[in-house]
Amino acid sequence: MDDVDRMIISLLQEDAARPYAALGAAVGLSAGAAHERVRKLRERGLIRRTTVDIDPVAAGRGVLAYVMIDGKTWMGGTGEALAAVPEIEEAHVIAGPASLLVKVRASSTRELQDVLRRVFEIDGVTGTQTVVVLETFFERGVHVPGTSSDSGHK
Amino acid sequence: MDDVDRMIISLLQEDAARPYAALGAAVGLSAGAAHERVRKLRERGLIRRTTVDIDPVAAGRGVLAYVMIDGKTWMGGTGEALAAVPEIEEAHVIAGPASLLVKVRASSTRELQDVLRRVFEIDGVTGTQTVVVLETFFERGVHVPGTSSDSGHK
DNA sequence: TCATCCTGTCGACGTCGTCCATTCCATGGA
DNA sequence: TCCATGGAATGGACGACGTCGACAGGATGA
Repeated sequence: MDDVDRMIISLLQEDAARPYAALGAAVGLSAGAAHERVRKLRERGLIRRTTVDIDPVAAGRGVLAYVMIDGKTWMGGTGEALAAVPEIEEAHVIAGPASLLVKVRASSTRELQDVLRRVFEIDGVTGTQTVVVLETFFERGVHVPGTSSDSGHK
Repeated sequence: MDDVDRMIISLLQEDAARPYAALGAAVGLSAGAAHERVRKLRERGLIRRTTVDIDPVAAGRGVLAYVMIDGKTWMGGTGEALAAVPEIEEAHVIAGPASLLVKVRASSTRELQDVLRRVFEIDGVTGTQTVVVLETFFERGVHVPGTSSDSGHK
């Protein structure tokens, strides 16, 4: 995991369809060497997969909200129950004012309400607190430490 | 934007490196037709770009937190000031107990503390409230309405 | 000094993306 | 009903690209 690997990841985050020849040229390597680097990054699990970035608004998911969920006892199936709701994009266990935090993307406030109803139907849920997003400044990929403009922290 | 387009998006979200021939076969189309569909989805802005999914833990970003930020006056440059902090992955204006909500990924709690310090240095910030994530159930892409397991809501 | 391993370069083959002409189907007008 | 029009899919041909193998260079350790 050196600087070249970090540059490769950064470049692939921008455009994963880039030809290996161009990718190699950008980091001072041949196409074959770039290919080998990427193969190993996949092997190590650093690169999970290549995917497409979808515009939520164009896809009809213009309403974004974060929902903090209170509950008493979490049974094993809570994660699966949340995953069964397609509008829920992320689900985390948190330390703080609530027990869970989920990210919800809905097509309307009406649908958001419906998602909340489905969340309430999950065993153990006693309450929710919803934070509606008015405007999104940016949403970007994971930043890999060591890539440009880092203050040198470890 | 029909069912075929939705299936294509769903398939590409799983694996964008899939050959057009395979993609077409999966939705009952030829390679050329699949290519044309994808081209138009890009043209319409529905597919923003193809990128790689990075494992945050493997990348040395094992600590995830959401930070709610309080402030009085937001000048135009607030979004840029937040974007300048590479550890901040998302930044939103919210309606609720605070003014802004940002998603932070750090390598350690020590670095998280440093990120909070940098947030405080931004003009107008008067306070923060941090929610640390203990465990992540899942993080997935935008779900496109109409794709499988939808209860038929609009 | 030599052996070994890792990593990169180069080249060749096969696959895949890309483009174009053609055909098919749905739609609307006279 | 017939014809005109536009959108979309098919199939094929060309060229670019991914993929793999053999070989070379450099670093490490005995």
